[in-house]
Amino acid sequence: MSSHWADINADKIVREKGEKDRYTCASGITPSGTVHVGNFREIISVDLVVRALREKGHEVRFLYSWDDYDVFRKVPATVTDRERFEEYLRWPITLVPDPEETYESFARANEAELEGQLERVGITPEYIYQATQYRASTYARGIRTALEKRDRIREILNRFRTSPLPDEWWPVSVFSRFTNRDTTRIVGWDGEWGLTYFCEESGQEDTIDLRETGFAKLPWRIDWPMRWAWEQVDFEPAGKDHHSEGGSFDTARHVVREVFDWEPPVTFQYDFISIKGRGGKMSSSSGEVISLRDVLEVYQPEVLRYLFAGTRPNSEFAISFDLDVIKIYEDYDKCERIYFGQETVNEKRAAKERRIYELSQVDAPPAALPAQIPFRHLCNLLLIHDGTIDAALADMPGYTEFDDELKRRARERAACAWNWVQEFAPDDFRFHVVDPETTEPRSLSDAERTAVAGLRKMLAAGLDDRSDKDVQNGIYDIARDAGLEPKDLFRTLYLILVNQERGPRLGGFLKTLGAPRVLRILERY
RNA sequence: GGGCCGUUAGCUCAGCUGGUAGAGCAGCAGACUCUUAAUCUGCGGGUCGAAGGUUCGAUCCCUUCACGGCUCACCA
Repeated sequence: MSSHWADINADKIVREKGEKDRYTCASGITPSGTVHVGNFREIISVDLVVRALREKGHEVRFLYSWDDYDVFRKVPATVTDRERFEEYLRWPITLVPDPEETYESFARANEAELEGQLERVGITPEYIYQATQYRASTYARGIRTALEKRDRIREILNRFRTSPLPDEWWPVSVFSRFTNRDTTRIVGWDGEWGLTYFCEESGQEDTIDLRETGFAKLPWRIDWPMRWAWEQVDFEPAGKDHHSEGGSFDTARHVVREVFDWEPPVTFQYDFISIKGRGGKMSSSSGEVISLRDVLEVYQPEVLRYLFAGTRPNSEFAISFDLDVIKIYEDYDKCERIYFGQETVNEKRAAKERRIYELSQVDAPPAALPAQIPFRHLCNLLLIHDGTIDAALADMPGYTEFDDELKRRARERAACAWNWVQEFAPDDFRFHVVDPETTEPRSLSDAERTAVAGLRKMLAAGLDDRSDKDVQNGIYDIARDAGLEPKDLFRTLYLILVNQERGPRLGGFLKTLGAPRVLRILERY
């Protein structure tokens, strides 16, 4: 039995909710801007628990709610035509146009972006669009229940408020038929389906039938528990902001029991994640959010999942874009070797790593240990080939025998490596092989020229049947014969080859470059 | 003011349902005629924040306290 947190939570759901034909796990967010990786933690947490439940043989409904009937409160920083968009403030975001004009609405643009990225990491929930639900009057009964239990709801919320809600407070808001805005005031309710509101901008009064128009919407703290009951949600985690006493999850759990007659879902609290090694904030209000797409530029889907599967939800962690990236890829590869029994650790650790590896896969785990291409090595290969992925991979021993899936993964990793090298690697990590056509030769001392001649001689004999170490040692001999300090010769050679004082370990580097290419550079000395 | 979470080797942290603590980095010693945060080998007795309690036995459970962080009470 696995002690992974996803399995523990799956067991907990079954224990607390009893044996059911189907369990409903839910997640969701308001698409009022680019969805950032912080929000991703919630959905992947649910995905992992859903997988655990399914693997235990349970049927699971995995819901993702887009709260696209929420109000457009603030024009996002990324919008250039601000004046035009200020017109839409207080509208439901589902009616606000897409600033890029690609999708039918601002909400849809944000939704489509995330949905596409989620698919890449193997997360395919059933999406529910709350604007569609509300506007189809799906929740008429739920809204009426809230109206009927208005006093009770107010009393629940007041338990946690510093200043109590006024007597004229209603547990519902209305988008005006005349302006689309929620700048309205409820003025009456007929005790059944008729709700009357006053539109403050147009000064008009209007009565709607909850069963026929979708203008009415429950505020968040009531909407959430109403939908728990409607969708019969068994599990939904939430961020720590919601989980404090008096926070929205807490009031929702009271409301769902006392008003909607449903038990609150099993839950856990997940902590926030931060970003290390690059600029950009996590809040959606500033334009500079780090999205799932941004993270996937540097992390393969499996490695990204590994990051979350390997970390307990209630601990904070940072997604790194700095040199940690190399370490994380190495850790992932190690985890993979442990899964395939190629590296031995104690059984307890092995069991844990195996489970993490399974949960990290987008699809089923490979049948056998895939050829691993160390991230750092891949970076060097790409640098040698100026970022040409095909050329870099062709230098990998055995690459031509890879099957299609292996090739696909290798290319994916190479793309991440190249993105990382270009965007985030430290400057001294990068190098550029000199092009003899366009670069003037350096001036050398006599001893250096002798050494270069010696190296040419070695290269002319071919490198293919020499080991990295052998080539490396050859350079020492050359240095000694030329009367140079090896250290100085190394520096000189790097200057000649990559125009920097340092570079990749020379033995392997020369072999990877290939004798002909190196000779073309050395020929001029 | 309420709630939640931390406090474990110099640093970063594992230790998930109690049996007297582990890993990475740093450090030290040795090897490598070198250079990717260089590589290899060896070296880890730290009152597990403090004090009580439960237990045959607690880093892991309970209580209290100290320090640190987050969060709620406006909206989602």
